[in-house]
Amino acid sequence: MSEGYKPARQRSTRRGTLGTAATAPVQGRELRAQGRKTMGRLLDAGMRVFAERGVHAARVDDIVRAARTSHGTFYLYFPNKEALLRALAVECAQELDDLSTTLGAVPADETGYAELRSFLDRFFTTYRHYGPVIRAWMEGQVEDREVSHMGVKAFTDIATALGKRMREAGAAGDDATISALMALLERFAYFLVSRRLDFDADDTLDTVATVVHRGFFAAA
Amino acid sequence: MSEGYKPARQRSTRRGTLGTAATAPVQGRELRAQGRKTMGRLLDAGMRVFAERGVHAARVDDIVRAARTSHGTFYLYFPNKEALLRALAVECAQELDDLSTTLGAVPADETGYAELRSFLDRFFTTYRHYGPVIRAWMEGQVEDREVSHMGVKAFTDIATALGKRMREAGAAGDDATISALMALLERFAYFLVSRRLDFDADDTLDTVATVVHRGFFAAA
Amino acid sequence: MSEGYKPARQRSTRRGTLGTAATAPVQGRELRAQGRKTMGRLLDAGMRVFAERGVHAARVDDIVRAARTSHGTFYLYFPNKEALLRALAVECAQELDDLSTTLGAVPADETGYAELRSFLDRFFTTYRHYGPVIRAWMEGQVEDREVSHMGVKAFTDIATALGKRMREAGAAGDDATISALMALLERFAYFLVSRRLDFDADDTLDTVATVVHRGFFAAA
Amino acid sequence: MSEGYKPARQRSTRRGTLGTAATAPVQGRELRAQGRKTMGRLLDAGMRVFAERGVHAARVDDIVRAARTSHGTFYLYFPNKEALLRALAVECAQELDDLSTTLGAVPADETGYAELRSFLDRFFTTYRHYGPVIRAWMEGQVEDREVSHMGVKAFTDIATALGKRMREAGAAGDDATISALMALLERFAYFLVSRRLDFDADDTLDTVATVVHRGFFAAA
DNA sequence: TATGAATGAGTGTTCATTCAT
DNA sequence: TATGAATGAACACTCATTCAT
Repeated sequence: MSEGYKPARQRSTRRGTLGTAATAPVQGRELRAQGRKTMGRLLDAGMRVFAERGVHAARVDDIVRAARTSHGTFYLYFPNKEALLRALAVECAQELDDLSTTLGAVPADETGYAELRSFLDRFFTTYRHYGPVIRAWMEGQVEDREVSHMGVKAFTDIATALGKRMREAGAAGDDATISALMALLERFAYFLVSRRLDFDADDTLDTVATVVHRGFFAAA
Repeated sequence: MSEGYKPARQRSTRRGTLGTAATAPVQGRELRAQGRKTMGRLLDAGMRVFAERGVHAARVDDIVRAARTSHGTFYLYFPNKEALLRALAVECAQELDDLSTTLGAVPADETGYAELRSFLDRFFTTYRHYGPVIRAWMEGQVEDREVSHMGVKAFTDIATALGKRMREAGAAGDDATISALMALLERFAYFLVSRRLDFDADDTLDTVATVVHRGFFAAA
Repeated sequence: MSEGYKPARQRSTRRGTLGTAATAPVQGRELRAQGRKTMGRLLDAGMRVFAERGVHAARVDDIVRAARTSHGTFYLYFPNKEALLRALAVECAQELDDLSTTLGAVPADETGYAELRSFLDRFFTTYRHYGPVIRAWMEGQVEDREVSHMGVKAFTDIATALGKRMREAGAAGDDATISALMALLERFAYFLVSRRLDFDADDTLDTVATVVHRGFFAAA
Repeated sequence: MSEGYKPARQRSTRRGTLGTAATAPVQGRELRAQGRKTMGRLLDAGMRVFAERGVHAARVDDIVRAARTSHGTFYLYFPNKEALLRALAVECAQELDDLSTTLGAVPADETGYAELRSFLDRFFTTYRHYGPVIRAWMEGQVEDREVSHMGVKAFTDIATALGKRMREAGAAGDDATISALMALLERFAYFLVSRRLDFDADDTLDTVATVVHRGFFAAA
């Protein structure tokens, strides 16, 4: 695991795109260089503050302080606090959607193990970046209908991909099993990221991959 | 699994004890019959409101309304909102401590499966009652040092018990594995209780027990 | 004009009734003596501040200061600022409805003049008390649908009563004429109350009554 | 009444003058062609937005959007929002001053009626264009001393002209009577313009002229 | 023991005005 | 001359906690 769960480097490609398209500022006006920079600062600051304080406890004041800007500026880019979460959720959902397509077959042998391990690595990496958003989804803290639905869809997609690979491998792959796996993945990622656990990253990944491979993908 | 995850009946024995001892009202004075009744109503109301709204979103107003009493009365029994959570946490921690002692050996055969299944049943039942408290612990929503620590201890005890039985069964039972199992159990219980999943209870229990037995307790 | 446009004495009868019935506090809970007193203070303060600053420019802060209470208390009695206006509007609408029933026949002779004069006196007195509410209606500053409608109804009732008496007296009493009269009455009352004019009250009333009698009630 | 209360065509002559003289931009410098054009756009936009939203509720943002320019530009031409109102008030006051000189004698016969009717027509036309400014004056929404005074003067001039003609016609023409007439005119114009009334324009004018002629200009 | 009432610090949001380019 | 961006004071409203009876 060369990359591990270290803070994801800014995938500026995505931000660059979504910052102007999916999450355009209030009146839908176009942003120039400076504006895009500020919006980026706000999105990053939002992610950081959400991570530290949690989505619910995060204060607009915390966010603008973290972004080294003012209240007024915040509302220049987002109509309200929820909208910032929404913007981040859009990014995250896209990332998870991409992720769900990357899972190859997971046979019982070593190659299956490797495939799974690599997938888990990617999942944890995404979680390290978008953890607060994913948690908000999981913990039912998202009021916004649309945003909530995006979360359901993103997770359903991953669950579907995992289920398909389970059944290919001869395992049951029923809904309850898949849910249990999703539960394990999401919460374990949270443990890792919140540093409740401070295991060696590579070893931990080995262990989890082993357990999941054996418990969820073994033929009935 | 005759009982399933249905609402646990009030284990009033515990409440009676804790109401006067561990979570004595503000002035530390002994409670008479009426006082004990009011305190019970507040604890029950707290649990209900925490379950409905979540610990964070729960308002003192919601709680006193649910307990059919007044703000003034609430603060006669608890110095602040946190203290109510603490009182419930004490109950919950005790319940989980009890639980951790009930796990027998989990061999690879059918008897191990049965033991595990029965343990999971008990765990989910406890979760159905104390879910909000456990979630508050897990989701890092507990500010209070002491309360937070109680959660850690309760979960460590269960983890230790599980780890011991894993190693007895010849499995690795290392910390990462145990954490993954705890993650699975807690979050899956949350899914169940919050009705994000609506599977048949018995079947679900079978499935999870199977997965866990195979994935976590199998000899290396 | 014995009574004149002096500050209306508190018609506490009405307040007593409406304070608890039509304009019940937030959760609809019953008010005790102290609560009713506070609500009364808020309603009076609201009226005063609306009069001084205008409905739009009135700050909750001004109102609670005038009522010698706190922000929190205000929101204990009204869900928002608009609701205070609504409560006052209910009172005012009732007063105007009553007023509209008190206009007797207005023949061409002295008795008609006296009837009209007495009605105008009552109208100006009401305006002195509820001026801000009436202005808010007239100046289209009321966002609330329902409140706005109450204003329309109250004024339509008065207009209808006036029109009926005009036609009885042999005057046209068409809609445009009635509207012109309502315009005159409302704005002139505003002039009087806002002390843009500082005429002798009795003389002024004589003059207006004469003009209206001659201009609007004379046979075609 | 050939013209009625339809939107007044831009009397650009006036605008041209005032744009450079009375309401010079912040720095007091002369405006070139482009500058005059921008200022004109701002004045027109101001009038439009004031009419739509009301002076109080009008936002600088609305105005610059309507003028298809930017915040920065606005403050290049006006030191603050109030100054825009002031500039419009200067135009309006001039218009009303002109108006006050156009009222000829109003005898009791048909010619007096015609004179009055024609004057009312002109007044309502002016109101259609400058209604928001006049309302701001009337409703005491103007903070600025000087602007407020301009309003008083403009209305006093008209009132004086009306009073003079009343007395010539043998009517009392005292201050209270004149005020009542001004009240009627202003508010009725507002009703008309704000489309609270939607009468046929010509008929309405006939009616009001009749009422006013009979009520205010008849010999005592 | 109980309660309705009161409080005020804290939070999200708006908008006139200023700044940098 | 023009503009997009930034600012922060002001305001409505919430809610844990305290008070008076």
